[in-house]
Amino acid sequence: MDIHEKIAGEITIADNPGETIRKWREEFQVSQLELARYLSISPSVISDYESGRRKSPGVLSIKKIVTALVDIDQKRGGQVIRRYSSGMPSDALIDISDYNHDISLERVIRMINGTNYCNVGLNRYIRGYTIVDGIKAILSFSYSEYSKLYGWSSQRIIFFTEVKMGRSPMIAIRVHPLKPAAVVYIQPDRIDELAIKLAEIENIPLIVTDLDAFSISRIMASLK
Amino acid sequence: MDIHEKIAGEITIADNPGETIRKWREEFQVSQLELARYLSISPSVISDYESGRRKSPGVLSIKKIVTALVDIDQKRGGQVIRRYSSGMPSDALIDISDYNHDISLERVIRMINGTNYCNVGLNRYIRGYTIVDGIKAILSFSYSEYSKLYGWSSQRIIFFTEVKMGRSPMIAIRVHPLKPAAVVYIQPDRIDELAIKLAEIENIPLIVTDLDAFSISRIMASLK
DNA sequence: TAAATCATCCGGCACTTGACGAATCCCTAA
DNA sequence: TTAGGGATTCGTCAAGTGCCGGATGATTTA
Repeated sequence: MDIHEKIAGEITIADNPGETIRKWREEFQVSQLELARYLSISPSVISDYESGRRKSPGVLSIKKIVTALVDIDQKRGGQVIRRYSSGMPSDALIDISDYNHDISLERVIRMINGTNYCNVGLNRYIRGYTIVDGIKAILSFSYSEYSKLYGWSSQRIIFFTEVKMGRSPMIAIRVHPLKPAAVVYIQPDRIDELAIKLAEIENIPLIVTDLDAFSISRIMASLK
Repeated sequence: MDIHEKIAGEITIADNPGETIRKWREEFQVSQLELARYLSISPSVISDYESGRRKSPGVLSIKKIVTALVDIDQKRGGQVIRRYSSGMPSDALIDISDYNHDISLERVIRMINGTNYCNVGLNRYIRGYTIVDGIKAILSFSYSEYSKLYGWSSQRIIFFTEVKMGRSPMIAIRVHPLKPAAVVYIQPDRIDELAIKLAEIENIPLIVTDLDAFSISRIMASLK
């Protein structure tokens, strides 16, 4: 969801649009003066809006104001915006690629020397893979960025590194609308019961491997 | 996120608000005539809006139209709405309610005898609360059901019971698009570093209380 | 103490919205 | 083929937006 639309929606539906404009202006820490200057209009106009002198401002006015607030924030470094949609750092994403044909999951498991930990059938096919640093991902991805883990097909296998108990990655998957065809933990410390339970609920094989991320990246790429 | 705000936001920010109004009216399968009758205005008015004769309709007009569309849908059984906000509660959901006024977070924290665990400002307001069993929720909720946690306002405080390290609930929040105004752990075993870090990234106060879920339910209800 | 900054209030004016109703057109079901 | 639902276009006009500039006041900063 775009931040502009979110703010505009709140203003439009509010019982008192003016007060809501003010709320957001203050949230962005922009003075009436600064906002007015940015829009090349008189500060009194802003005050009139916020005080409610205009009961039903037009959508163009709202759009201008919202856009200006977001723009100003961005020029300052995007302090406020980032809370709603953070930038995409990609050192969390180690490798991602798609195949243009199906690959048997069982074959992949054999190649990476994996062990299945839960009671879910392995007779399925994948069309892509993602290798991701579990901790960095959870720390740096915003909601929408999780979708990027899925590339072109959600019919894929996701590898997680830096796994402690193995709960976090499965919870992320549980809560997210897109589900992978299989999950692999790369050299985890241990496997928690809840992780296995979640995998079974989602009907996703939970696999563990002793190989390192780099080797796996090479193996998976070789399957193209 | 309220569906009214979502639609209104889209209309307000769109390059062509009229077309966007039309898109939603058609999405709701309401004819111009029906909409006009519901609002006791002439159908030509709707057409004028949609055709773009009015380039910057006022927020009141938008609000009326959006509200009418949602109302009409609801009277028909809420076919369309349900696609955006669906889900069944279960025994995981202990209590949920909304206020029709802002309540200071600091006041709530005082009343539940809470301690803030992370470096995030407490100067904010809430409009509702949710008390949920952390383990049961993660085991029984499907993706869309997580939205149910947010009731009518995402500007709310969420209480989790059955917390071990406190990582899982924060991860669920991190991965989900809707974010609460504050999170409270009810009698957690302990608080993991990662949980605090995540709370700080999301700019969500992470609070701990020693009271039990039942007492909290009573206290929060008393604030109405 | 003077000078900015920040915000409010208000009279005024050009222009637009918000709404009407009548005319017109395209379908489709009786 | 005729009626009616659905949609569009347009002339019209009261009411309201959008914006100005100037006056006023409260705080902060020089």
